[in-house]
Amino acid sequence: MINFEQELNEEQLAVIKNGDGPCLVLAGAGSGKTRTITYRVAYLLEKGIPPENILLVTFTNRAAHEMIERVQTLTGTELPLPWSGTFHHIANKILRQYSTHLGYKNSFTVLDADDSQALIKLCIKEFKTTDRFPSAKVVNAIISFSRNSQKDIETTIEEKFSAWWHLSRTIRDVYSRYEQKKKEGNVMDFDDLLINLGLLLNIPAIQEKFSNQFRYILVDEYQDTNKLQASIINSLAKIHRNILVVGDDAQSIYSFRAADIKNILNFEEKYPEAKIFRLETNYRSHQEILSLANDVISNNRHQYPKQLKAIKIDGIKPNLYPKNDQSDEAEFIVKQIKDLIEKGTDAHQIAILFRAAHHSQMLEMELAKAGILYDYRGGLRFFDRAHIKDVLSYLRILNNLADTAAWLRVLLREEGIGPTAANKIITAVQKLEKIEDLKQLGEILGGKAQLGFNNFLKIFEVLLEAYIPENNPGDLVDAIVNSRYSDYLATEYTDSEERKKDLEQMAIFAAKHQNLTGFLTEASLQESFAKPAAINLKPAEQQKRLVLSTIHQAKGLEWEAVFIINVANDAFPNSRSASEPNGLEEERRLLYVAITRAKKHLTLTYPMSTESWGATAGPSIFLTEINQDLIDDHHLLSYKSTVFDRSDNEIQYIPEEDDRPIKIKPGSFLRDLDDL
DNA sequence: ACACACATCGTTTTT
DNA sequence: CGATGTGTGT
Repeated sequence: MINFEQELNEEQLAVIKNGDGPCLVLAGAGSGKTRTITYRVAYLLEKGIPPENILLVTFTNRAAHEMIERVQTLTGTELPLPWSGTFHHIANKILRQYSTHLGYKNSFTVLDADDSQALIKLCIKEFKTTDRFPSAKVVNAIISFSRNSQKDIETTIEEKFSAWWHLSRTIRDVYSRYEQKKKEGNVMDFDDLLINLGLLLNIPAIQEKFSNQFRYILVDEYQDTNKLQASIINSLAKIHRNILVVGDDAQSIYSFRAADIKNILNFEEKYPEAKIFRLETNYRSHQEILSLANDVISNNRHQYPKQLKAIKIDGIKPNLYPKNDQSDEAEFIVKQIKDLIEKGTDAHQIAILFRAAHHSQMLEMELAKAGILYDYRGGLRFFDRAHIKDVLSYLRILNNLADTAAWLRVLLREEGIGPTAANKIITAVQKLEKIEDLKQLGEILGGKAQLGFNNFLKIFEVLLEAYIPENNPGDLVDAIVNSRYSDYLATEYTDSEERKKDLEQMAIFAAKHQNLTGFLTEASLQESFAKPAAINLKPAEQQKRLVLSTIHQAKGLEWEAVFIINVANDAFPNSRSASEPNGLEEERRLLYVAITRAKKHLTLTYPMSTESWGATAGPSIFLTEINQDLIDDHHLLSYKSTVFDRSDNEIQYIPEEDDRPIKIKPGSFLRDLDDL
């Protein structure tokens, strides 16, 4: 039995005890949100609710695993929670059983962003009449946003992509063609998973089955759900109406994915009987850090006023350091980290956060020089790396001969095959009776293309031979590794040995799955990522490491010491994002999220100049907004007292404490400095 | 119809 | 600087 009264505070306890019916829990950063959800689930289980009647929706798979683990520890059982995971995972699980109602085969393939784009590219080709046409990436963004926000294509273009307004007709045509192609190929993209679940739930019998089954629904990170997701939840909760959502409007950072903060703000309107709970006690950060966070967010106008109070007082003020350029910044951070580790902080209790994945490049070089190992979150996912996707594509063809995107990928790689020959092959494949007839296809091709196709067959035939019931997906991956594909890797890449190791890892992962479809779906929905260095390690070793992460990926996590780098002009806020409606506020929330990850030490840095394309560097406007009393800014103050030397069309500044002079390109930063 | 060399464009965040 | 598109030559 769990002693809820002792292990939870009053705010949290209220949620656990009175969480029936529609409930909105407004949980500030570090207020024990995860704790509250896990205890609520444990409470329900203790009351005898069967696990399969609980639906737990999280933002990432990682969060789902973490919660299941914590629930298991709490209840002291190995109880699985079969219905926990991301929206996409849950949708996938249901669709694997019922997608035939929508005209799919249950073995449908899930396309990732690249595949969708490749397919859209084909569609664009069919309709494009002018030279200036949005790229496949942009068209994909338009389509995806429109579907997730449940607005039609025209409205989406008008509101968010107005530069293409005159082409909305054609873009709609491209969209229809794309939909058609997906249906023909029995494939779904990420958005289809949600949309099709929505459609499925329009069928009364199915809706009744699931809304009857899910007696309790819990949704984490509700501020980052979109309209579509909210309507799915609403539909699933129709019978029991036990829907408990947890979120923090100040941490809404996914509007680019059509996340709609109105889901939280209008919750009471939608569910008039809703109960509202607030968690306002912060257990994570020292008051000094929280004060800075509160100060930053207070510049936003669209928000619920909040009074987050820290339990921990008497901490250290956050630090702010300007640095010469990005390499100085990186050197400095490495020095600070070595310092912290020497003084006893565990490496895995330190994180370096940044606005965009590529901001970490300098730092990674410095860390490599210093021999410091790190875990990397964000950026390219493991399953998005080129060689991994190649191998997946062969498997996908095996799984679904109509998978156009997979065909394109493997065919275009072969010498002698271009778009035209590839299309010829793909069209012919659709009419194929049995897979063995594939070998005859070469005959319809010209000389060069035929050679290319034969090279493809050398790989694919090895795979076909390995495709027997006794084998699992891992053996199939091995088969490809042992085929001509290895030679290809060797000739194409200098790091082919590394890549082969990646594939071996992939085989191990694949071997955990019973069937091919299951493995392929996991692969496309997995957010598990890693730069090559990190994946060969056992989890225990991984946990010892310093963490590098984008701020988005850092959501929900916490560390003793946090460094936020490149808090600079043209970097943070990101200018494109800031120019969206309310974009600046979202960027500010992003900084808020970053700051509130820190428990004890918080350091912000920025470069004065940068080599990177078109950027000016210097302090971010967010830094000029903050109350200077809240930061330990003596490093900054020393700037003001210095005389600028304007020789050689370059401004030089000799700091009082540092030994290195700082060179600044004439530009905006001077004005900003005066504002400080 | 393709390959290969050269130019140009824009560069966020993720299931 | 890297991915993507254009142009030319085979």
